[in-house]
Amino acid sequence: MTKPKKKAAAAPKRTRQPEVTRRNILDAALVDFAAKGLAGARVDEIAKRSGSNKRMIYEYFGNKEALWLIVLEQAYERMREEEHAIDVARMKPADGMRYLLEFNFRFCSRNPEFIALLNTENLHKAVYLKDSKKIQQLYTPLLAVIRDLLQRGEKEGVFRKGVDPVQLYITIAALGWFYFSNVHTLSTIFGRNLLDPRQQKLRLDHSVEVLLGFLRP
Amino acid sequence: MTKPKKKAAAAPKRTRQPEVTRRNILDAALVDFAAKGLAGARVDEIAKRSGSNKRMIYEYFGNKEALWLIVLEQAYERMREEEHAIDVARMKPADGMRYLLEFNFRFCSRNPEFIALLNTENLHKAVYLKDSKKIQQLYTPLLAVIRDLLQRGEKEGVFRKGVDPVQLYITIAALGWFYFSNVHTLSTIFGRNLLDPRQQKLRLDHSVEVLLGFLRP
Amino acid sequence: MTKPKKKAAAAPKRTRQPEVTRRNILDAALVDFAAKGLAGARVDEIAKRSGSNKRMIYEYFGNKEALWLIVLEQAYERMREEEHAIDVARMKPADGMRYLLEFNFRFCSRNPEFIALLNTENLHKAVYLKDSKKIQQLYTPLLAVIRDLLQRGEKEGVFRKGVDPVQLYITIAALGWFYFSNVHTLSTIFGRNLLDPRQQKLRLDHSVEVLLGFLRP
Amino acid sequence: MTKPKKKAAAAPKRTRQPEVTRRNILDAALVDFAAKGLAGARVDEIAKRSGSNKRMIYEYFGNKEALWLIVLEQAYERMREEEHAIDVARMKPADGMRYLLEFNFRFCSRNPEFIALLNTENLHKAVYLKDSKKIQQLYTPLLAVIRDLLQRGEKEGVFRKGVDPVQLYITIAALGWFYFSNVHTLSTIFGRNLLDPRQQKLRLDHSVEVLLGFLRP
DNA sequence: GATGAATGAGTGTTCATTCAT
DNA sequence: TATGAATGAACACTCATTCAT
Repeated sequence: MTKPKKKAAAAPKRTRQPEVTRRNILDAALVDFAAKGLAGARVDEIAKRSGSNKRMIYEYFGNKEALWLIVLEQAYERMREEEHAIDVARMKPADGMRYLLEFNFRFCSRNPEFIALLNTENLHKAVYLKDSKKIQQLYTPLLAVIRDLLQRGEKEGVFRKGVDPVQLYITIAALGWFYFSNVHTLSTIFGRNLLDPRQQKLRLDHSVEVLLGFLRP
Repeated sequence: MTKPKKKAAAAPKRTRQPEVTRRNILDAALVDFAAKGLAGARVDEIAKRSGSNKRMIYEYFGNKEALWLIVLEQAYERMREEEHAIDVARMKPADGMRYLLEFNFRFCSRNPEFIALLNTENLHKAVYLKDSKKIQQLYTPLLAVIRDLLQRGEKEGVFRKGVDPVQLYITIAALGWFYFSNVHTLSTIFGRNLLDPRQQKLRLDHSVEVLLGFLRP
Repeated sequence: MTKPKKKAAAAPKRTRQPEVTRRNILDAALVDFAAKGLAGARVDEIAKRSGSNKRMIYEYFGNKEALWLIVLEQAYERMREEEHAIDVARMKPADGMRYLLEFNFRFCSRNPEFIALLNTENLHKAVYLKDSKKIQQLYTPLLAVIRDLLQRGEKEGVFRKGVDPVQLYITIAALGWFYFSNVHTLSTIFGRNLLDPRQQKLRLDHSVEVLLGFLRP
Repeated sequence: MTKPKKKAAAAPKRTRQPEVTRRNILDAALVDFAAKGLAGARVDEIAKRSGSNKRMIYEYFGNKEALWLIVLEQAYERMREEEHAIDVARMKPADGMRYLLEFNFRFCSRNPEFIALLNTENLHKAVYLKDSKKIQQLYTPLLAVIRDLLQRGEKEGVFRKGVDPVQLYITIAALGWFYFSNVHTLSTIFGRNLLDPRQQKLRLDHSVEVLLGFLRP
């Protein structure tokens, strides 16, 4: 008759799996930060969602803002990983450009948390990102790809000359990003649900036309 | 003459000018909401910044969220007013398009609060804007202008055919918006200050080229 | 064309009838104090209900607590006036007793605000009432009536001897008061609506029986 | 060793005893609710009096109104427990009745908080009590006892017939309750301190006489 | 490593009261 | 006399963070 207190037979929750706990916290934090922003997210809720407890958050990450930075960095890394999967080098220039645009567009569509995260970080003037050491080199490979496509396109006479790769990168990103970043206000204003797949298709087709139409010699 | 106990020399602040007080609160709220978002802004700080006091905020606006909506609506209205200032209808099609793009670009540049506001509202899935009655018709005149420019451009043979006005509006907005919306993260990543006027000039020139390059027949 | 400002043709609300305004405030205050107690009632709501404005409350009564005292005094006075209407002196002793009990019972039934007011004042240990100068003499006439009835009843041999008039007064009051004072908790506990007229009839009949049954020699 | 910045010598209060903390909060709440009512009591003061802090009140009870209900329920339960302490079933009918009356009278005398609580709850029309699940059955045993006493008294020929147990319970309660519930206003009006033990004795004796005098056949 | 109780500084909101017109 | 804008202290409630076990 050893006094059973509560839930004697329940699975002992003390997992003692640091990595799992850490991972769960990060996943939960991504959800809440993306949904509510840095100021709006609650440590309590993140702890509950993670299945762990608040103390662990402070054990592993120090405080809320530090957790924010890690979540942000991981989101960037994940995007970079997906981006690396692309092999544009062997495509024809126009196909490569179209592919980059589509990739960006679809990434925005599938990863609204990423957009929410970055918008919030920009609200804070990127003060957290500036402390990050890993971010800076993230865009280098992508820029190299664009530069290569532009050069080949010029040589083949299918692209106009004198296009700046950085500006073009920003344009490619902008065409998809703005749509998804502002999808709720735009949907409200225009009175249609822009998240509807058909609406997305229209937008993507138009974006491709803009990009390739511009690049014509 | 044992006079008042507290703040003997305090400025006699009781201005008794409802409209001024209201205006001051809205101005202060715009600043704080833009800087910190809805969740991050503090009613206390807004009150202090407005030169009035918290009670007045609740007297005039009801609560923080209602204040947010009014600030948001006013920001939209202000943009629309500025936009209307010039008569695009009489311009040549290409000039008109360039003007719309430039206006949008410069408005984003000069009104970072507007961007912050809309990004935050999108974080909240536009739930506040959906309650607004004035917003929907705000964009109707702008779309009419774009439609008119497109038609005239087609007729004159300087624009391609079959361009959708709504998509084009989104593209015009996107080219400037994304740059300023993400200016802090982009500056961090690319290692240059994109708010620098020369950088802005580069971006604007490129954007105009993209727009007009795309519109060529 | 004398600048009309707002509601030019609206009836000029400025009644300039001090007594009416005062009366309205007191009526409104009675309602709110009885419904919410002293702490729960809101000066704002009283002002609105009175059709006047907050400033007038302070003009006429000084502050919330002073208003409370006046409302309380007026409630007592009103009860006293009703009580004076009774002419028990010529009734037979038993009829007189029954009449007093019924009067008290019905007064409690018809004036729940009075009960609410007194209970709240007792919560405050009657600190406000102690400051009142008019209250003390209120019960003298009633006690005289009871004393007279008791004496006549004894002489006629229909009442027992040695009954203390003050105790009997308290008993008479208690039989009706407790029922109505606790009517909501009692209704909840006993699962029946004690405010129902039939239930009130049962209670009154029982109370009369208790009183007269006790007074039997 | 630059150690803690604040409160170096503060007592290490973190007792970490949930049940004790909970108990302390309830005790403190009883005091303040009874003294000031629901609207008048302050969460801050309850927290301070409890030796704990505000956060714990919300952790354990949710909000002020939920705390109110628990305090109310516990007061009811405590009364019932005391009442059960003596076995009335074996007493002679008259002794049993006298005991019930005396118990109620003394309970009111010793527990003015209970009276204050119930009066406040009645001010709120018992909306909180209605949500309670435990209250209804609290009075069943008491009514059974009264019914039993009445029947035995009738059989033995010492009580009158046809007395309703519920009405009699209300009468028993009323005789003591009204006196203590209105003790402050009555003391003010009659100009004597009714809390004085001698005055209480007079009242109790009279009440017993009323009850038993009425019950005579 | 893990848990959940404990804390104090806030955070949105409301209140009684006063002042300018 | 009457109005309603203005004020600051308070109020119920919440939060990020820390401590005891």
